[in-house]
Amino acid sequence: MSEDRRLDRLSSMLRRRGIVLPAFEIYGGVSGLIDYGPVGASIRRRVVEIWIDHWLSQGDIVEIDSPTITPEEVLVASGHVGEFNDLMTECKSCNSAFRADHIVGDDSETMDKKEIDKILANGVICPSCSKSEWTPSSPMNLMFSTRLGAMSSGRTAYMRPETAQGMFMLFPSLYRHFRQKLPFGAIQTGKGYRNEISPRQGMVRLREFNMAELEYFIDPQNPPMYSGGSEVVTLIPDPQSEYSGEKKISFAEALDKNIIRHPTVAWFLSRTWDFLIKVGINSDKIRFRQHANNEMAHYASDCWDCEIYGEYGWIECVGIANRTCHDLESHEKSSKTSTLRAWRNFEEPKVEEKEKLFPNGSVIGPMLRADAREVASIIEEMEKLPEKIPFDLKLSDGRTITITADMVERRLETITVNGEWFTPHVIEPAFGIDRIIWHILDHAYEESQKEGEPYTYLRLAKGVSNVDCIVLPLFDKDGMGDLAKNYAQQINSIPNIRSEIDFSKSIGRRYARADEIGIPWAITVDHTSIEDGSVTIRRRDDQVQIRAEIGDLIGHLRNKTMDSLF
RNA sequence: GCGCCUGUAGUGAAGGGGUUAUCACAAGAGGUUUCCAACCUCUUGUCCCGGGUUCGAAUCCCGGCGGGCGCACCA
Repeated sequence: MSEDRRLDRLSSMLRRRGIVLPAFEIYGGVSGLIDYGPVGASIRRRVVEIWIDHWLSQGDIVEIDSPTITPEEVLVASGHVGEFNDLMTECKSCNSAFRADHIVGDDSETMDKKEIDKILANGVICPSCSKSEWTPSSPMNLMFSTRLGAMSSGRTAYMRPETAQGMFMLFPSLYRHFRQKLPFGAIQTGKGYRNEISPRQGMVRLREFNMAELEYFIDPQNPPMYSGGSEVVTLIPDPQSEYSGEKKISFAEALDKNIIRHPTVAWFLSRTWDFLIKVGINSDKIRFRQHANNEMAHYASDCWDCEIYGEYGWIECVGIANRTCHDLESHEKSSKTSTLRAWRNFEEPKVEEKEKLFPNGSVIGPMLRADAREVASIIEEMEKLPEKIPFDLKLSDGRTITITADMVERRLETITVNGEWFTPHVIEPAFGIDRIIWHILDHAYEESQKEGEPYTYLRLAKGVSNVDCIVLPLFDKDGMGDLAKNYAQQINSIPNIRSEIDFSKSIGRRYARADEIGIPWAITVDHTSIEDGSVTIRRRDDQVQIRAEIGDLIGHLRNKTMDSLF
């Protein structure tokens, strides 16, 4: 089978079998929007469920769910509004696009559109073709905006460009849930939205996409170290570092050599690898690429992309970043709260002895009346004690009051400080679910031959296929059809195990249809089944068939031990 | 967004200013068949959308939308 048109054949199959299709096709379709069809939607859900289970099983991670509509302030604080509103201009001569503020030589990002257009018109030279014919600058807003509330009183909001902000919003609740102890994490899966200028490559660059993100909050002074990560993987370290060039190395060793700069990041790289293998990504087609300093977001300190190889080349499918305290800090600042922090106990409490003045209320009160409150608070907050008493004290309105010895008491105070507040750091693994599903399909799609005819398999990992097994009556007569329905129903009553039934056409064709969409097990009901309740079980991957009692089959399906029958 | 290519049943293709648009596979109904895309009969279903040229447009032209590739963009 020729390789050159494989992408076309795979895409055709995905449409034909209802896995992934262009959305709104009867109205001409919309670029960057896709449907998961009757088969694909189940595959997508199962991949997401495996992802959720993968993280929840760790024990210190919980799931949350927050709105996709996000008020503007949140995304101003996160930096998305600024980043997504860059003015762009294009050279009419060579069609190169540039950030308008950069091309006019202003890095302050304070110029407005009028100023920039004026400078552009005054002969700024295009760096790529040396001419000077610019289009008027226009904002490149990659977020979908909307309004909350009707008419002009509404509040500007955006469809979220990432799910991460939801976890930051819920930090106070998470902190309480975890009994004020770090580390802990929160995951969220759901839709994200970016109004891409030019969506391309099928399901790789979408305008509405499925994301799955984890925010893992840690104490930067005490970063969690986990063991593991011994499998040898492909790493491409920062090309500007001393480790440039592709490396075959384990995560553990890479951490040891400081190629991976943070122990928790190393752990999540390893857990990401585990997940990808679990859902059926080919291990030879995974690599981890470290961002160079100039590629990283300004706040991140160690950033890795997990790239997967497929029909479109190496595609970034997971980003793992140490976002440090950036997000929590900037939300704390913008929202004027002080709830986005964690408490850290000192190993030893710090004990400080300090001389302090205490106001003597029974003297000050009757004497100063209305001024007593202010005077008392000034005295209590004095960092530096006056050298002698009496002394003069200045009030906020400029008057001066003389404080005499009977008005205050000088005492030695012992202050014990048990710990301090700090802003946790956050390690963020962010998964592009659609891109991962694309590569699952790409890697599973196998074009082979059967008796000289082209034959295709989708060798999906167990648990990823839309159903777990298909029940096939050899013929729809002599009660085989009814028996098959009965068995399919019994199988469907097992939690999280699904079966389908197919009566149409010859048995060989039905096996082929099941193979094409990756159903791992085919259960055939034949004449013997009617006599003794046994069925044949065919394994997709090698077409080996065995016979088993329906009761045994159900037990093995429930325990996910089907392979032990063979 | 720009440039080049492109759009015909579910899928892949053929054709094309003039009767009812063709083929294969797939799908549905029935028959046959004791386990791997078999066979027979019947059936369903297509010219991306809009405008123009024309007596007549699915065909030619223009625009839009969608797709592919390249350039640019990708927090």
